[in-house]
This record gives sequence, structure tokens and C-alpha cells, in this order.
Amino acid sequence: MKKPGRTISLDPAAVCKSSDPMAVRELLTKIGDKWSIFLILSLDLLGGRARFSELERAVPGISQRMLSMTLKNLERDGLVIRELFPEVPPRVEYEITDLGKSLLQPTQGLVDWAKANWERVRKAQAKYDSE
Amino acid sequence: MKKPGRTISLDPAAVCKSSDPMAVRELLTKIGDKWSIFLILSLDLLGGRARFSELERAVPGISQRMLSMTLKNLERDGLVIRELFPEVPPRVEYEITDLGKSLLQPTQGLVDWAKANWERVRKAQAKYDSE
DNA sequence: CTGCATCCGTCGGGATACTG
DNA sequence: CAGTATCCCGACGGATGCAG
Repeated sequence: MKKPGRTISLDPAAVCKSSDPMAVRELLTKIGDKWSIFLILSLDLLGGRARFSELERAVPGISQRMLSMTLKNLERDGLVIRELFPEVPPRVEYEITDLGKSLLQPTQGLVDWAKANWERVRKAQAKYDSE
Repeated sequence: MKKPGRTISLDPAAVCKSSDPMAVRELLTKIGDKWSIFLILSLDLLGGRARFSELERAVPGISQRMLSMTLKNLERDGLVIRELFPEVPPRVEYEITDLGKSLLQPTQGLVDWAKANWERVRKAQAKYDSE
């Protein structure tokens, strides 16, 4: 699994001053994908632990494929833990880790911002589109 | 507008209903794209105001096409203001709005999280990949 | 200088079918 | 139940060229 993709080099003097921008971008790319946030939030709301089918129901519209893929990525990042119970029928439970929980907090900041300002954004869009 | 705040309900259907998830997702999709965050941060670092070519230099690797497109979207969302000076050669300046600045703050939460925890994520990935 | 237009490769992600 | 395997399409985004 080797995927560099590091074709661009950011100028440390400019953007990199405040932080490591690549990490930020990778993070945003990660949680900015279509389902990650919902799964993290859902897991939290479900008590920090849920099985595959529960998550499937908790996030309407998600396909099995994307649920499986996204969970695998979250597991790889250490944000959730996958536990397989060798039963028949099989049961798999996903649990949010402390690292995952810690991400929940800054995420909440964005959620709050969205709730507080989304109306303004919508209005700005409407105004822009009408001109 | 329905907004039950952060209702802790274990009802799976309520998971995605709390805190208007679509707005959250749209926001994340927006700022989670490849360049928006960098432009917002760069604009801030450049004093809240900069011209096209400055931004192009401030964000190495961005193409003119994406710079133009991203700025247009940010303008449409009311996060930046575009000002055209009818000179020869033409000059265009972009200024971050108050709304844009307000977004900067919750974003900083993610930046801080990335700085604080990215190493852990990397290690989790390395461990996962080695298994 | 500041874009827009066009071409084009890559990739996320949906639909569907199949497996242990 | 909990996935994996394929197919497929549209969106993202880079490179280049043209325009005001």
C-alpha cells in the first residue's frame, strides 16, 4: 500500500506558518468525504458501539460498499475498532476509540458553525445566483 | 426551521436528524475540497486581503483554473469578496468576509487536532498496514 | 494580469450480484 | 449478517490555449 501522491511542495513561509497544512488537508479530505463524519457521529450517538447493520440503518442512504469501505478506513486511522464475533450468523461490532472521540469535539465546532451560519451562506448563494 | 439541538436519542433515525446533517455535510464537502481551506487560511495570513497572483503564489501547486473556481465558490458562499479594479493591466483583490473569518475559528479546532493527533493516526495506519 | 474554454485522465461512489 | 466483486458514470482537477 504505497500511495505517495506528494507531488506538490508547499512553501513553508506562506501557508505552512500556522501549521502543517498537508496534515490538515489530509484530515479534511478524510473526514470531508461523504460518510466518515456521519459514521463517527452515529457511533457516538449509538453509545460508542454498534454493529454493521445498526450503522447501516443509522445512516440512511449509505451503501454496503461505502459503509464497509469507510469503516475500514476509520479503523485504519485508529478512529474505530472492529471486533468480529465468530458466531453464526456472524456479528461485527464497531467501537469508537478515544482518538475518534477526541476528533468529535473539534468536529462539533464545525457542526455548530454550520447550524449558526448556514442560513447566511444560503442567502449569499441565492443573492449571488440572482445577479 | 426544525432544530432539536443535540438530542441524545438512541433512535437510529434521529442520528442523522440532529443538528441538520445535510448542512454539515455540505459544509464539509465545501471546505473539504482540495483548496478552499488553504485559500481561506492564506487570505487570513496575507492580512485578509490579496490579489489573484498573490494567492497563486501563496498556495503552491494550485492551478489557475482551480484558484479561479475555488475563489468563485467562496465568493458565492459569502466567505470572500471579489473586487475588480478596472485598470490596465487588470487587478483583482479578494477579501475575506466576517463570515469567512468566523469559519476560521472552528477550522482552527481541526487544525489543532491534526497537529496534536496526526502522529497517532500515522502510527495507527502503519500498524494496520503491517498486519 | 486575470481569468474562461476545452480536453482528458483519474477516482469517488452508486447499483447490483455474489459469498462465507 | 457482513461483507466482496464488478460495472459504470459523473465529478474533480491538471494541462494547455485563448481572451479581455
